[in-house]
Amino acid sequence: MPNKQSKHVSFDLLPGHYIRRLQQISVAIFLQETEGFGITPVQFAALSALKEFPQIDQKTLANTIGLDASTIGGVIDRLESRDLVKRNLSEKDRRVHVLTLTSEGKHLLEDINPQVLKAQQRILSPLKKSQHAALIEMLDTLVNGNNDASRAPSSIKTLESNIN
Amino acid sequence: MPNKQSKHVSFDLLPGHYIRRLQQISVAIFLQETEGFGITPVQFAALSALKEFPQIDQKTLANTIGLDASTIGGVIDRLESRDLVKRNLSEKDRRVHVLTLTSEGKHLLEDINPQVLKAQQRILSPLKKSQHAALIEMLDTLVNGNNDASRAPSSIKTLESNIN
DNA sequence: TACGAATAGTAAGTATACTTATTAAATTAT
DNA sequence: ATAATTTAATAAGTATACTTACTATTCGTA
Repeated sequence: MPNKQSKHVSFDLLPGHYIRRLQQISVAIFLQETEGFGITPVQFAALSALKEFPQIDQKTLANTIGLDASTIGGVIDRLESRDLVKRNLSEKDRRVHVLTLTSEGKHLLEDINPQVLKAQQRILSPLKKSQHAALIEMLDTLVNGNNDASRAPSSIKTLESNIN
Repeated sequence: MPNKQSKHVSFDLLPGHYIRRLQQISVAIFLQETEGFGITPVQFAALSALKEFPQIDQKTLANTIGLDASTIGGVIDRLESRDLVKRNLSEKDRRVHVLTLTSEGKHLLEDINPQVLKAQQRILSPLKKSQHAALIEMLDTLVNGNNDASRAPSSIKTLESNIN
């Protein structure tokens, strides 16, 4: 007969705690490896998404990288003030701000790319190489499986369609 | 011959992006399941650590739950204003603020526990039951293996010493 | 076509989470 | 024992990340 009484599990063994700690570590490593570029992980995601999907609006960008509509504004502010991104009013719909990657933005993406990859390798480095794919797949399952829980990107593409 | 040219990998397939998204989702699910308690994941971790290690100071608590010394102050402020925690000057060392869990704090921990466990289950629910342990172990490896990269808890205990 | 609903973006408020700088107290070294 | 160093906590500044509320514009419909 299973024990219905909910036992106290030490907080530091809960998935949520590991996830929070791993996010802190992931950001720290990203910032270390890309030092000098002055770019945050979110800003990198915004620039990358803008390269992949040029001329999208703020709302679409927010959905693409998994950000709240109210958060993306500040991110774009900071990128715009550094001339990495331009923000223009759409003529079709004057509510919409169309975003464009500047050539500075494009160059920064080129230059920072090796460092970003180095950071990703460093994050995974405590695992055996053979475990990397399994981890990524589980993370993908967790993120896409809990799509509804957060401001999830509407999953423009699936892992399978891109990994191959 | 391996390709030395660093290729551009789509940002949304990078571990860092998954980790950031998973942290957003994890927090959202925690807040949904514990709605009404008005407690954040970090506040829950602080209360839990204080229950496990009573009478510790802010610095030790920060290390235990993996927070910066400058971040813990605000967390304690909010818990103190709700009478969940008390902050007292140590008599041995007047720089130190000794923290105590109040009975309200203890009761809240008791009451919130089933909801926290439910949240953790929900986070993992997209995975097969058989994958849960593997994920936790990989997260543990990543967090502890990258100990130096962040304000890591000095790993008071290891996974092995507690899971059994 | 006018009016109510929906949408894009912003603003204000809260909560992590970091950095650097400062203050006060304790420890170490000379 | 005094000076220099270290340490605990706070403060100010920046950047996610959320909520709710608001403005402006567009869309749907009666």
